[in-house]
Amino acid sequence: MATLQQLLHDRLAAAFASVAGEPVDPSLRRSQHADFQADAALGLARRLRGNPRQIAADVVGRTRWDDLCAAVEVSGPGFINLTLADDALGALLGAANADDRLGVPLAAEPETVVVDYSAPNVAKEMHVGHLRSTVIGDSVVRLLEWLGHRVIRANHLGDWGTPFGMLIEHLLDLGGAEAAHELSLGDLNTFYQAARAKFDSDEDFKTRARNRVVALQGGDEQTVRLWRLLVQESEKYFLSVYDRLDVRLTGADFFGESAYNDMLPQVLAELDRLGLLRESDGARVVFPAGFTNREGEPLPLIVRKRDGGFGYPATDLAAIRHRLHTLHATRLLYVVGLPQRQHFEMVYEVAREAGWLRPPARAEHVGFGSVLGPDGKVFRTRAGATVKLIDLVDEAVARAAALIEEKNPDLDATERAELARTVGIGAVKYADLSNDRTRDYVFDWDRMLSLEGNTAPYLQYARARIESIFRRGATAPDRSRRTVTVAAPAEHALALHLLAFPEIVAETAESLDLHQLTGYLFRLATLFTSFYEQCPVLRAEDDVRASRLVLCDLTARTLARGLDLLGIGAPRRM
RNA sequence: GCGCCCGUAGCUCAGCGGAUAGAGCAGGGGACUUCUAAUCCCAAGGCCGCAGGUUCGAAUCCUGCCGGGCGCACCA
Repeated sequence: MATLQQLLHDRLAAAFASVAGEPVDPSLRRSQHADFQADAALGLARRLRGNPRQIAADVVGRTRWDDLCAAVEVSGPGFINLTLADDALGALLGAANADDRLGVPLAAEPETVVVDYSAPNVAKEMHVGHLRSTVIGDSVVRLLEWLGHRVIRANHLGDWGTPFGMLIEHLLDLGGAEAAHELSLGDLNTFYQAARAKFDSDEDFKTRARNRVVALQGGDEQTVRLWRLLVQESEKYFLSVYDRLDVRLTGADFFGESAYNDMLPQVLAELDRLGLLRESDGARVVFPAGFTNREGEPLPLIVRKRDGGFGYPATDLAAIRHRLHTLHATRLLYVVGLPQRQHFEMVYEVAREAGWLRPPARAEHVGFGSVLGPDGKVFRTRAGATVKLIDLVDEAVARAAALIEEKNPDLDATERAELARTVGIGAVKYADLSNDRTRDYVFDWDRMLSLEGNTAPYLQYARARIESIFRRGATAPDRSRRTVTVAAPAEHALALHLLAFPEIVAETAESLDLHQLTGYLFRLATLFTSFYEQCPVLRAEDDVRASRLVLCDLTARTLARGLDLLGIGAPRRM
């Protein structure tokens, strides 16, 4: 099923090609002066040594338009303005109505995509820093899965490294039962900080911790058992947070750093065999091309530390190799904060130099900025501590509950509680996703939970109002209806926007800029409410009523689908 | 010092080669006996950090400044 934009594009491209004698990108875009505009005549004018207006006129005259457009005019210095015919919009809406996927095609060539995201650390609390990675990663996963790709969720759990010496010793000090209790309560900060404090102040403890790391790395049975306990309890806790956040990560998605331990020596050996490995200050490193340090000298990626241990660069190399060679992924996504950009660029470069990362496979750092508090600094509690992710979720739900109580006291307690969850969590996720990923954003409860403006509740409310129309009319959506009458300006504008959904989804899947999708949905909701104010649905008659019901249904489905791709629920009543 | 990101309306942000730069919030003015007013409509609000350059055309691309954030070998 061709999209509206494709139909226009193809026809314009053919007309331009026949005028220019070569392929031309018609440069088609939405316009303020008409529904669409094509700007290619301006750029073509010099090459053809012609007048841009004349070229545009030739293009327009070269093909028929009346089946798609109500008006096609040359305007200004040579823009081609296209106004869609209501009949054409109606027919396309009819096709979308009959399609479960709202006109969005499955990927022609499904890929295997690994999405690396969330990545909390064992025995450490999840905090706002994990919010963006988790929320953005979850949306990326939903989007790519819906498009038919094979998506592997890789939760790169921090479950290995030197801190485990002190954590295990602290666990022993506490006793297994008490430790498990503390951890299962999600009181990870207390646990970690207590261990840290002893490590810093108690020489004896420090020595035990160091020995314990050696025992762990050596595979000492008792130590490994204790380590597993820590990992298991933490995973349980993380899963409860994911559940509260309504995120799709499961226990099967934990791919901890330790999972790559056995591969590290192989990675080292292979890099050596490929001649990429260098000895530097006792460490075994690779110098990827194009990176320099403070002094302008080549910057190394340390594969094996001077002390013989492997650090996170080694793990990342093992992971990228595994994802390419064993999982056969062609798209590797790393949803990790922007400060780690250079590190990942270095890992990718090494992977390219080693011949592991080759087209069509590519790796993308899906970087993101920080969450800031009202003061413009990194978001913290008033006391200056990092904000626990679970506390954030709880507060969002509590605030949403208060709001719902105030706005709609008629709902019964059960529905209200469920709604508070959907609205509260949706607000937090949407506030995150609606900002440009690469920029910092200011966390503001009042704004994200407002029913006005570009917020989740506003979109959810639009959806709920539509459902209310069907309830009030005691009628169900007619998905078999293939023709829709479009007449009023508000209907025309809404129709045009509904038909742009496939393009937006495709662009978002490519750029992974989720705010493109949120912007689209917000615009859809405003166009709908405008239509809602101007065009009575249930009181209209026959064909108009039926057509408007299809517009309502398509809008509701698009909103619900779009929100679902963002990991946000769309209640039928609120 | 080098590298990456960012300076757009009072505030929070879109736009990243095309016509008069758009939203939302806040502030101003209107609209509810009518499908959820948790809404809508109207008006107002801008040396797009500064200076050059490329282009038929620059907020958008290039260069240089100014201002802010982050990163730059054995913590992840």
